Amino acid sequence: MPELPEVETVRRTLERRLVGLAIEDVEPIHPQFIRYPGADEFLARVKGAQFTALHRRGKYLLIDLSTGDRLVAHLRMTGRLVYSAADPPRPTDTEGLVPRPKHTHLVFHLSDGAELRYIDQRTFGGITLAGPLGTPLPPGLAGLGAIGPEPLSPEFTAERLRHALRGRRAPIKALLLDQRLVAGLGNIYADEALYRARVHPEREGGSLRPAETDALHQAIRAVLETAIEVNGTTFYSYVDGEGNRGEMATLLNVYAREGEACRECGGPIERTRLGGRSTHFCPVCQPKGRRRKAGRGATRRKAGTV
DNA sequence: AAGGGCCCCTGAAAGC
DNA sequence: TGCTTTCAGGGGCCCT
Repeated sequence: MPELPEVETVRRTLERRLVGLAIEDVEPIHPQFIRYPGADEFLARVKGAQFTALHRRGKYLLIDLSTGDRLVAHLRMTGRLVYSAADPPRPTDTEGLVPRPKHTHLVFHLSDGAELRYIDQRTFGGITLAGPLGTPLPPGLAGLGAIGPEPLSPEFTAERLRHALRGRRAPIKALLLDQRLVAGLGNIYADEALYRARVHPEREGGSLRPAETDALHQAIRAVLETAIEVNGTTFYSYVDGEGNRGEMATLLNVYAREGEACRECGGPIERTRLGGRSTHFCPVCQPKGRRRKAGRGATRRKAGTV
């Protein structure tokens, strides 16, 4: 489940391998992973092109080619893009075939003799060929066109987040997964950010007070920065562009820690289902209602703060 | 417009 | 023990 930190790690690792190399040929083992255009046109347009730069937008990886075209990859759940030496053929193989990981769908043969492989077990991801920046996006990339601010850029401010949440009645967890609101968060880092901000995932987005929105804004950035530093989270299949795992899994506070002790209060982490996604949180550190002392005489809320 | 549910898919794990 | 069912989830799409 590559989210922003994982895609950023793939971008960095592939950037140092690919820039300057050319695509000599493409082996469309399962051509349907070329999402657009058809395999023939795709091959014709990318053959001979050089990689010039790699960018990331949310969870999209954008690879600039010397022709002006761009390869747009989305890894979805289990996609991998891995630069790999072309292993020598095994004795039992038919001539020309090389051993490759299961679920290898596309192979780019590179000018240095290595391969760029697109591997995807659950097959949700794929690669699209897009024209230069400013030209219309090909079908299937509508999400890229409508994507929200990069959370680690100056454009993503607490003020902007507060504005985006205003009046929204959906649970904050569901809103964080909406890529139009902020780009790059998936199930893991949405849960982690909410925990860090001490906000219950079921809270209505519009009910967050300014201090909570500020905390959430900070938490989103901090969680993503930490995850990038350790090359992302590997649970099952994620690896970077050089085949290496990320080290964030052991640093997670709530995700995949149902029943384990909260690192803050020691109570058990709970899991619920929200917006079709499993959601992990600490009911003590992320109280759903306002934190109030028991008793009748509790401080009255100032008018206008609701 | 906003919100919620479904769907695509494979393999591991849980259930019977 | 072995078969069947459930679950994992990104994001497009559709319905209300």
